[in-house]
Amino acid sequence: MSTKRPVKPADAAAASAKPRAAERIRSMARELFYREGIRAIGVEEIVSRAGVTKPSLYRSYASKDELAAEYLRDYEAEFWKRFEAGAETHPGDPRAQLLAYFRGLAERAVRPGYRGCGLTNAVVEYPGNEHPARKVSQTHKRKLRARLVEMSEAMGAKSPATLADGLLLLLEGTYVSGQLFDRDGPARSLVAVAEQLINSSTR
Amino acid sequence: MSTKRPVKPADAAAASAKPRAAERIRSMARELFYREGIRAIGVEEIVSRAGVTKPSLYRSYASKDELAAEYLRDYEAEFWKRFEAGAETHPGDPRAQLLAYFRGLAERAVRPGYRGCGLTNAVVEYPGNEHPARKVSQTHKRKLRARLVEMSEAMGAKSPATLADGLLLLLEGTYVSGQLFDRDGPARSLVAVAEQLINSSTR
DNA sequence: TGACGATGTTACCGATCGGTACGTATGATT
DNA sequence: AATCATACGTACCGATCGGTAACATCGTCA
Repeated sequence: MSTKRPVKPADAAAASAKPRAAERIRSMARELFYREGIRAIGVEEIVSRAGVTKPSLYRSYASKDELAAEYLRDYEAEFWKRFEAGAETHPGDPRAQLLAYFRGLAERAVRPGYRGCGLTNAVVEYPGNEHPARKVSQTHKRKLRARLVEMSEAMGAKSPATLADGLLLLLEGTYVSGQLFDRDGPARSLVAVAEQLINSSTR
Repeated sequence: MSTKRPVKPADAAAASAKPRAAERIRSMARELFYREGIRAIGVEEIVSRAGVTKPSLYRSYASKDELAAEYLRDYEAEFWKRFEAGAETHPGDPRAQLLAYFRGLAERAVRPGYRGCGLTNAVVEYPGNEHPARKVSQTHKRKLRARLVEMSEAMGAKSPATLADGLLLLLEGTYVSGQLFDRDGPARSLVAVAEQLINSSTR
């Protein structure tokens, strides 16, 4: 089975691991879709800036919509990595874990050019329920909500569902407010408000 | 001076007040831009569904972007009407005024097909700082934030700026969450969380 | 070496985008 | 009746949209 594949993957450990066209497209789509929005970016711009051409895109992705969905799957993976990063630095302390993410988010959200959450933005861009990107986003947000309920329970909330909802509203509000205000936006108060909410929700 | 103008405006009090092409375009643009998004709607669809043609649009509006900005100005006017509606039913009680709006919003936000705030959505659709619609939105949000600080002061908040930021984050979070979740979304907890936040912020 | 599958290219498709040149109907004024 | 500005429609523009057919090139294995 080791000889079944070409040699390239074998020496991927070497420094010669060249990026495939599909991967270049994928990473360029990720960057452009996030920064400019999915509707704003044409496939031609993606492939040209990736140094390839359109057929290379359509060999690996069924359509632009599917590429957008793929971008969101990548985005989601990165989100969870960031979100769960606090679990290592604050083991067994869900409150500290959550606030660690909130702190990082508040910092990013007041920086100029902040673009919020790619998954949330995609849903705003595509109101209809048909788009594949929408399903990725909605599934993710349900997962996030469930995770917040877990953490609220672990924090000893009187009403975990309500606290989780409140935290989620603050999160989404921060994502979008970061795009509405240049600096000194309401995101600067995120951590203080979240702490206040958690404190008055836990016994 | 009564003979200076044509007779039509004079009998506007009568039932024959016909809508101008510009007004039909304006109202159709408002509906379509809000429900489907600005980028998703072409000018052809607007004018055809308004029963007019494109030149009629460009006679009254310099460009699609300007029409979008006009739509947002209309949207903002309606927003303030809704937002300040509580001032009449609860005079001198900023807390009740605010919560009245929150209650109405929470109700709308969990209804299927909810599309959030048109002003917020426009900023997500146009990340670049060049679009005229963006300026309308950003100006409005700054005004809203200032109004929330006023009301927070009137409620006797220990830190009016922080409370206002928290309330704004909850608002924006509700606008966008309403699009992310079908029903039973986090917006259902909006009023409870807002009350909790206000209670723990006022002396 | 010869065949093959994967990957790349050039050149093109119909549809739709935002926007406009130009002719026409209307309706009040002189 | 002649006039003239306003308001509207027909028909079209070049550009760009997402997507594809057909051909060239490469590395791999029989």
